[in-house]
Amino acid sequence: MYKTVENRIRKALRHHIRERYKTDVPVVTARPPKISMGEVASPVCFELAKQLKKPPRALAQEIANALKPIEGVARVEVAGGGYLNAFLDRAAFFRAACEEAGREAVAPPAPDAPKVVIEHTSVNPNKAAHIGHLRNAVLGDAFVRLLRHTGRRVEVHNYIDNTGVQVADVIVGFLHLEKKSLEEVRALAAAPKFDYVCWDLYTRVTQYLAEDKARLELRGQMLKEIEEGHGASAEMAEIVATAIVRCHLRTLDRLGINYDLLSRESEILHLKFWDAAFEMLKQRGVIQLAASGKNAGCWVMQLPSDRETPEGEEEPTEMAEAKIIVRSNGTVTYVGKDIAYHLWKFGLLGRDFYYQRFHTHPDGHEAWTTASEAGQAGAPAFGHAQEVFNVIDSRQAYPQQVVVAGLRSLGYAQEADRLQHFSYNVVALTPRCAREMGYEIPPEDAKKPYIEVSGRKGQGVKADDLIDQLEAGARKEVDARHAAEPESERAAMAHAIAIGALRYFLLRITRSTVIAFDFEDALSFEGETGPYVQYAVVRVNGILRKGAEQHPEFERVDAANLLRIGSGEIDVAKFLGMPAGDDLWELALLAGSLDARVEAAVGAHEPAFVARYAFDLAQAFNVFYHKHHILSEEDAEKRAFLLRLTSLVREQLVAALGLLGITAPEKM
RNA sequence: GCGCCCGUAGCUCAGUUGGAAAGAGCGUCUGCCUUCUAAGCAGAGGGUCGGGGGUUCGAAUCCCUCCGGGCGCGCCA
Repeated sequence: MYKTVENRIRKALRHHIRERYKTDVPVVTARPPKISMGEVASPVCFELAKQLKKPPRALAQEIANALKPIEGVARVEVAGGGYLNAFLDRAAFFRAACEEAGREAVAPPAPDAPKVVIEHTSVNPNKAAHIGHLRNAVLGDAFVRLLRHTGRRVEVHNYIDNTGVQVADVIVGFLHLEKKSLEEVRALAAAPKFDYVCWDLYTRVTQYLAEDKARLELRGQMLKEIEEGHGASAEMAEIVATAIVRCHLRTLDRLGINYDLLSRESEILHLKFWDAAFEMLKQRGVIQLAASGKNAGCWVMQLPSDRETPEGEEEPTEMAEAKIIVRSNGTVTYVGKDIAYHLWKFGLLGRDFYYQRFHTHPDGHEAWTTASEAGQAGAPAFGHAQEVFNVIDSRQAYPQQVVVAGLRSLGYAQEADRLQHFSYNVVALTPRCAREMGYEIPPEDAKKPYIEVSGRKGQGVKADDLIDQLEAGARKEVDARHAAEPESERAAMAHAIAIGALRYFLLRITRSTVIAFDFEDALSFEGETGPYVQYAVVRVNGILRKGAEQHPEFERVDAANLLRIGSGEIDVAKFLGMPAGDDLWELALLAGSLDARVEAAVGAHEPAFVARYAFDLAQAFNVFYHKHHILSEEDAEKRAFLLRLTSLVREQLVAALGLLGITAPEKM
């Protein structure tokens, strides 16, 4: 609701200034520092003063006097050196906010609406998922929810690099270190915790290959066999990678993260996506065969130089950076494959995968996978994106840029603009945490704020271990409070709390910040955490549950209901009026501001904004909760009003948490 | 060397396109459970927003410079 009023005020000011002063200035608005100064402020007169060479305060006064009434705004005042402060019609805002919260969020998108494809998770299928992968998945999933909330049609892809070096290494391990047969590996892969087995094996293989450079031949040979896709090694790789993907999905299902399509690199290879892309790149002159120099024999893509050429100077004689796309031995690099893949995502490649059903998520949603042949009927029309987001850590910014540049050079400028790297920073460990995990830290690293871990060395916090710990911790708290509840109820509560804590822990940090992981913070259920927000919802639930036994009006109290008590309407203005109603009004205002925060979050691609909002609202509610006792309120009309406000807060908290993929239990 | 990111309270982090006196959580100290769940609330203490210049009516935010950290720049992915 806040967004609506704010926009009205901006628009009114822009129009007024254009009419009255014949000029266009950007009208910015912000919240004044105190509620007694209004709800929407604009410093626009400072900017206007500069242009018109008049004192800002006088201009502000002039505008405040002449401005036509704005819907939802009670009055506009001048403050400070020339601020325009708008005071909202509190009762109208509250009514509108209640109505808005009660409505269905957004109409579902038409089946042929422009589609956004988001790729996230994309864990190498050769070992267990760790905390860094969870940051990726949770960020991607929250962004998916945000976009769907705004009415966009979204398709979620999880890229599976099942033919890469990392898988090859594990197969080398099974064959040369473990001396396992295909059947033995098949049996292992069917057992639980296979991803943990591979985690350890991968570490040993890394060590093994490092000990003797000659052994790298094994990896190269293995990679070739896997890419070609036939023979016993390739079959083993297929078994291992697929089993690990199932492990990953089981882990991510614990978090409630769904996918529409698992796109596998093996199909990109076997269905010759690269050949098609190669032709396009050659024909349109995007890549050239280097005849001489250090890249002789390679197909390279010339990148536009980042550096600006100083004025008046010639282009530097040295060529701008060239990126190798096809190696001199004829094999294609990862970036080359990625260009082909992204042509497919946008429906520009002229080829398609076959598809098979692969996994049913706990909520019944079907995830499909790509196949080289024998597609199953009923597959949705995947791909053909209008816009693409790749959730990939910030270290891969450069190759992402190359893909974008490739699309642009091919003449797909629009698609290049709409291919966005949803970048985020890594999850590292605090030195203390690294020590707890038993990793050796070089003395020079000991005083660093965080330490990056190496998956190759088997370092890192495994996702399932962390979730297990969170569930155990939550379970302890639940048992202490709800001994009477049945086992299944307590397990469900503990699970919701654990996931709430984990998702919130990863989402409250903005994308560009390195997360310094620490068990103490990650396992906390107090303070700025998911459970804190969930707890606020639970408190409202408690009020409504208990209240229903005493007061009839508690029965149907969702915010969609009209603000009625008995036969009359609640006099909302009476309770929200300033200054006596200021504290209630601040809570109502915040509760009605979800739309503005969501808009900012979507615009900035920053789910952390919503996380922050959820906490702010929960905190404001807790203050209110301690100040106002609802059930014992004697004035029936006030009681009804407080109830409605409480209900609005719950709806908004639940909505905000929902966007983060967090559910609040009924009790906790 | 070139490029990107970061430096805000003891610690972990917010601070949306420059806007009114710098915020939160954790930790420390002090209070608050016969009333809707104390996973909570109230209060205290804690900051030259890395340093220095500049632009501006106004800078944590923009520009320059220096210091200190991280990452990327491969015929790896």
